[in-house]
Amino acid sequence: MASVNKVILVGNLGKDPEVRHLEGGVAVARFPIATSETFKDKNGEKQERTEWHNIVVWRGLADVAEKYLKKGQSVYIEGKIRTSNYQDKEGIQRYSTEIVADNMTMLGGRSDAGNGNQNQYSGGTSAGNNRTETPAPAFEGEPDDLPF
Amino acid sequence: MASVNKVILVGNLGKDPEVRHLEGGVAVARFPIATSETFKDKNGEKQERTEWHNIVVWRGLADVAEKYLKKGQSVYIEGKIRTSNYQDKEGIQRYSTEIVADNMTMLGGRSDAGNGNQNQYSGGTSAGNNRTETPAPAFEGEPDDLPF
Amino acid sequence: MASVNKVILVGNLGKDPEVRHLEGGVAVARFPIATSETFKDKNGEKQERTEWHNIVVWRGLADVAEKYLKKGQSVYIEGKIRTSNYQDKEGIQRYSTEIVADNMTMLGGRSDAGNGNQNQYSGGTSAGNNRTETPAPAFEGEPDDLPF
Amino acid sequence: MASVNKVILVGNLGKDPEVRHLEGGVAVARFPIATSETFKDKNGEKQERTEWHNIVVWRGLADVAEKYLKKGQSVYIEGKIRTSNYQDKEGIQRYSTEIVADNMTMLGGRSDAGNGNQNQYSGGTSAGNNRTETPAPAFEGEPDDLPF
DNA sequence: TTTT
DNA sequence: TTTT
Repeated sequence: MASVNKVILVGNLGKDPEVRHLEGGVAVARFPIATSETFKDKNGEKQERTEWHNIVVWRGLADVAEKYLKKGQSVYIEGKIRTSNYQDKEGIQRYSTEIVADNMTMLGGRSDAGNGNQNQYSGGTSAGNNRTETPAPAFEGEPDDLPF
Repeated sequence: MASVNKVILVGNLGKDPEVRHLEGGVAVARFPIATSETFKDKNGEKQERTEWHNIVVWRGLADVAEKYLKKGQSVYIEGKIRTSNYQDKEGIQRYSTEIVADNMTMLGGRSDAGNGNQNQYSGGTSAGNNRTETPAPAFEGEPDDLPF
Repeated sequence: MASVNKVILVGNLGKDPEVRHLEGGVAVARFPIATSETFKDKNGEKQERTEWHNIVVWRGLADVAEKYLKKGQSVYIEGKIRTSNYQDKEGIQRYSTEIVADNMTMLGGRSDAGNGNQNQYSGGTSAGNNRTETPAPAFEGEPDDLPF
Repeated sequence: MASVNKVILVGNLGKDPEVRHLEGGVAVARFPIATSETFKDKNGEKQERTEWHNIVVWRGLADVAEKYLKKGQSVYIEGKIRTSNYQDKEGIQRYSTEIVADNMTMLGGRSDAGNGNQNQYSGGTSAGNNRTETPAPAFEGEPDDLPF
């Protein structure tokens, strides 16, 4: 089938990451980031539109998000689009679109509350090798078990 | 600002494009494309997950989509994520995420029903609109004059 | 740090891959791919420019390249830019720019001499295999069931 | 031909942009940006490798570069790879690889010497011309003639 | 809910 | 030649 599902975002966190630790110790972090664009409307007036993206990161990246990412900060995100459907409390079928990130780079923030870190993290594991881009350990877990 | 909202997809059309012409003659085409990935579940069995993306293209790209894209074909898409909310017929608040494409390249298809075209198109053109991405008309200027 | 070096290419192989096996058994494959663009020159005539990219893939991806990629085929490449300098035989300092790929998807080819494979492979290591990103088999599934 | 040539970089300017104005008033700016990656060598020691990219921007983007970009600043760049060949003063055939950018976003800098601007610019638009994509001289040459 |  |  030959397919590619790739998202690249640079935006600001709307909130601090929320982190959960699943059974087995696997960490998941979630946070929203905003991207904005400006355009001129038909009256020639400048308008801004903000788009909110729900980011999900797993494992090592979730740890990094928990430690280093804060509301307001700017971040580079690379990942893929994932839409899930679920029933809400009223039993209504709903769709939720998220970006599952596998690469993340802090770009600094508004005031940078005590954080000068600007480092890149890649999803995955590995020790004792000199790869930069990295592997990606086993995906276990029923999609339906996942918290989205 | 400093933000980036970029999506790159390679996938297959799930349906022929649906094209509408707005007042003023502006064309909009919509079509779904599928991307797939396979992974091993916890029993080590191969699983496949297909993701559906709703693509929207405007103006010239909509014309191209109408003329050349067919269900089953493979296409490269570059664009941005856009989530809209609206009320459905029951008055329930819903969200819809689309990819607004500004660049599109046909990659061939399943059987390629009569279509050998494999060309790239870039969004663009036209006046009186609020596009950010831009046109790409004639090239002028002598390459040999260029400073490199 | 905070840096990103990302290349995305879709193009055709100019030659079959050349594969080498280093001491230790690590495989490296190299092959050129062409991307083209057309533009109108100042006389309004259509011109084409082809760009050649030197692709390098390591380990598992090199094996895949060796087995499945052939001159003329179309391929999706994701990687990074890497420029090396070296002295040529005359002792002249030279620069060579390559794309070190960490993700690769076959998109089919000109005539596809005996090859129907269209699968995605991700860089990363090893055996026992712990991939997340993966291949992508046949497209089936009823678009009409989809929520759009 | 169905091809894509896309580069995405986030890096720091190694120098202030150099701007030239061609006959006809077209502006071109050039500047190098650095991307870095760290990895562990075989002794487990942290190593850093820096890659230098020569960025070229035209017209409106060149004006933006001239006004706002300074040595040390961080910038997001989107563009394409372009390799040119030329003879140096000794008549030696040489190759030069550049990134022709069509999208640029300032991400701030080390100390941000008087610059709080963080805005995104897209190639194109405006009066006189509206090209985004840039020049592309003739391609000639057999793949087999190429230096790889 | 961010940022400019 | 940048940055951490």
